[in-house]
This record gives sequence, C-alpha cells and structure tokens, in this order.
Amino acid sequence: MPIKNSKQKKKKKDNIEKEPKEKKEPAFQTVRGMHDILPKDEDRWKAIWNIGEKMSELYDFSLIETPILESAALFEAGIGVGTDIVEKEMFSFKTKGDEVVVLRPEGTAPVMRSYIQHHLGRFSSPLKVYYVGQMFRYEKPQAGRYRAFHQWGFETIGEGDPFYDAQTILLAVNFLKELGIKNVTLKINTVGCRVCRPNYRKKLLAYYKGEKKHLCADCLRRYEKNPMRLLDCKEEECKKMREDAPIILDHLCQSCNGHMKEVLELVEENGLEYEPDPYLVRGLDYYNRTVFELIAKDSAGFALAGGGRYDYLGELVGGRMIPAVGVSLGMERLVEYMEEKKIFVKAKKKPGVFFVIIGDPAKKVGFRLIHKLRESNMRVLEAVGKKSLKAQLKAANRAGTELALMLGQKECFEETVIIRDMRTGVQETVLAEKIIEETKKRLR
RNA sequence: GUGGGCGUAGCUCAAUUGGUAGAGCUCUAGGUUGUGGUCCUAGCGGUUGCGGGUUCAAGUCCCGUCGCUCACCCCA
Repeated sequence: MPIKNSKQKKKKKDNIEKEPKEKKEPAFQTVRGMHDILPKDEDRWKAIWNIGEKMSELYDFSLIETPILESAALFEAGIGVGTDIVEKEMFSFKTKGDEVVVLRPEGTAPVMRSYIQHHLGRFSSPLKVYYVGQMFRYEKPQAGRYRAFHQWGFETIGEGDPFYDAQTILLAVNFLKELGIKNVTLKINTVGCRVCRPNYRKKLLAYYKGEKKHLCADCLRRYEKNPMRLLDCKEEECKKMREDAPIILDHLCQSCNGHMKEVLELVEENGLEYEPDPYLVRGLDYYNRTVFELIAKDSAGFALAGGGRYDYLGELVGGRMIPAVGVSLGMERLVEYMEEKKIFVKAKKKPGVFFVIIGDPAKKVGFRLIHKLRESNMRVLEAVGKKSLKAQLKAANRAGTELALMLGQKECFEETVIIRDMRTGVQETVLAEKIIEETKKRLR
C-alpha cells in the first residue's frame, strides 16, 4: 500500500498542535462593486497618470479637485431627476446633521459647482481644468462597470466656440493614442438645443405614436419619459422602426446646424475620422449640441471615453447660462483594454541599485550608506529580512537592478563596499566613502 | 433592478457513477562556509466562498447567502 507523504505529515502535525483550534476570522473583502488597484497594475495606472498630466500641460489644462461628497441636490438639478443615474444609481445618505449627501456619480456637475462658487471665470476665460478621481454609481457590477471607478476628465468652461468642442475631442483621441490605443472609433452626434430639440421631439413622438403597439416594453416607457432614447433600443423590431424615424440632423435650428458643421470641419481638419451616429444620445440631461463617444474598434461594447457640450448645466445648478464642453475617460476601462490587448507600457522608474547586507554586524553601516545613497537621489532596493547572501542576490535578480552593492563584516572592517554588475557578474571593491560617485559612474 | 453561468492552495487548474483533496507556477529553505538568473530536493499553503439540509459518507446533490461573470437596463 502506497504511503501518502503529505497525509502522514499532516497527521503528525495535527497531533502536535492539537489545541490551537482557532475560530474563523471574518475575512473582510471589498464592498460589492469596489476593487483594489494592485501593484501588478502599477505600470498601466501610472502610464495613464503620466500621460494625463502630459496632455493637460500640452493643452493647458489646470488641476481642479472637488470633494467626493457633494449635496445630492447638485446632481438632481444638474444631471436631471429623470435620468437613471439620479433615479437609481446614487450612493446617497443622510449625515448626522440631516444633510442629504451623495458620493459623486460624475465629475462635471461638481466642477461647474466649483466654477460658480469660486467665480473661476475670473481666474481665466475660458477656464480649462482637468480632474481625476473616483466616481460612484450604484449599479450591478459587470465587466468594465464598477460601483467605484476612476475618471479622468477635461472641462472647458465659459466658451461656446465649436473650436473647443473639436479640441476636447482631439485631446481625448490623442490621450488614447499616447497610451497605445489607436484603433478607436469616434462616434459623434448633436442633440440640438432648446430651440430645435422640442421640435424634433414632437416629430419623433408623432412618428412613433402610430407604431406604439410594435414597441417593446422598455420603449413604451421611453416614449413617455425620454423619447430620444427610442432610437437607442437593441430590439430588432424597434431597430427596424427607427430606420424611417426622423433624425435630429434634419431638424436642427440654424445655429445648432452651423455649430455641428464647424465642429465636424475642425475634426476633419485634424485628419480625424469620425462616424456620425444619429442614434447616439447620452443619458445626462445637461448635454446640448455636440455629444461623442470613443469606442475601441476591436473590443465589443462600451465607450472608453465620452463627453459633449453642456451649455445649460450652469443654469441648472447656478442660475445662469455658462457655455462649456468636456470629456471624461474611464480609467478602469483603459487599463482593462490595455491588458486585454497586451499593450505594455514601461514604468518610468529610475534605474536602481540593490543593497545587500550580509550578517547583522553590517546592518548599522549598511543602514547609514543606504540613507546616504537615497539622499543623493538614488533609488535603493533592499531585502534585509532575508539572511543569506544568496537569497538577497536572488531578490536583486528578480528586481532587475543593474547593480548590487554588497556589504559584509569584512567590508565594514575595511570601510569598503563591493559593487557587483548583475549582468556580467563582475565585482569591484571600492571605498565606502566613495560609494556615491562610484555607483553613479557605473549606472550608465 | 430582471434573467443565465460560475466559486477547489497566492495564481492557473485536476479530482472516476457522492467514498472526507492533488498538480504546475509562485513563495521559503537547503544542495554551495559570503555570490543571483539553470538544475535537484524539501517545506509553507485548503474545515473545497460562507451557512444549513439530504446521506453511513458531500468538492460532487438540494436550499439560502455572499462574491464574480454574461445578457438586459444604463453608462466611463
């Protein structure tokens, strides 16, 4: 009969440690729909961060950061009470002082709130700002959809010129390009303004009125609540019906028409390909005129970025009209897309040296030398908890540093340090007091 | 919120008709008394997400719950 090794040992172990039968611990985990960003994804997240800051500088956008918590009324007024976001996706609660607050579901309304609160129009006109941070929406989590997710956004506030619509679009496209995401479709449409939209709405309702019996349940609801979304349905029957439905492009007022035309001309001027999508309707009430999305061609589904013009938001949350346009990028979606398509970005870490300390007696001197190196702006790695030289070198190898500095009892006594070239294995002994210059000399 | 699938070691996955868990990788240590990447050996690591039920016996069947996932809704 074969003897199972592990089993035997397990038994033995059980006999030895019989009593420490612990109660099981609660095993905490992230709240539903929330996630941790782990070290393995550091490179991609940092790439987004670095590129975002680079783009912000090139396009002259300044940082703005608003609180994660805002009053619920801000979004009810800004995004619209009838929208899904406000109707069922808000993380809202009451504070001890009975204020109804909410974890922000998006970044635009808070920025507009800040613009009005601090009179930022006087800071510069137009005001160009970027923000980055977590947004919260109480939805059922799915791939590419979290309850807490990061957005990078750009807003240009105080200017209605189509130039800024086009610039916003171009900025987002170039952001993706810099990340190595080149295969994107720009979907673009206009949703008109207060003058032409009601007209169009009437036409749309008139068209669908006679066809109500052919509509799906969802669309019947849309018919009442948000007719523009009728065009967005995925049901075959409804899709068929929309083919003959009036499209807004044919019903724009003169100024919206001119605006759209100019945006498209500017976009073309930059050699950007776009796909007019008369069915693109965004879910937030504050949009007018230009709306757009960027979707990866080779990945089914969701937008990597989306945005548009929101000239009415200022009025909705502050009582006066402030023309503005913006875009936001879904950072998790970017990271996941890059992962899926094996787009690698390198971390921009400076080359480092691995400091090996052999034996306890060398610890004090090693500690001091490591500090000295870092003071001279050098990146120093270590794994001092590992006792053997072998294990420490192994760690150095894994970390991929070009050099290892080694300090043992002998070196301490002689006041020297060994510099080892990890690629060639060649070692040299140098004086400890010259450690900085000797190391720098060998670090390319 | 509605409906389907899944949940075994840190990771990727095994486990015959229900017979109380294995492999590879990783990690740690040793082979080398102060020298990494290869190789060899050993070790760490699981009351099979959690709770309950059926059964002599449950990773395997049933119910609940939590989580993930896919579609819808909607969106970044």
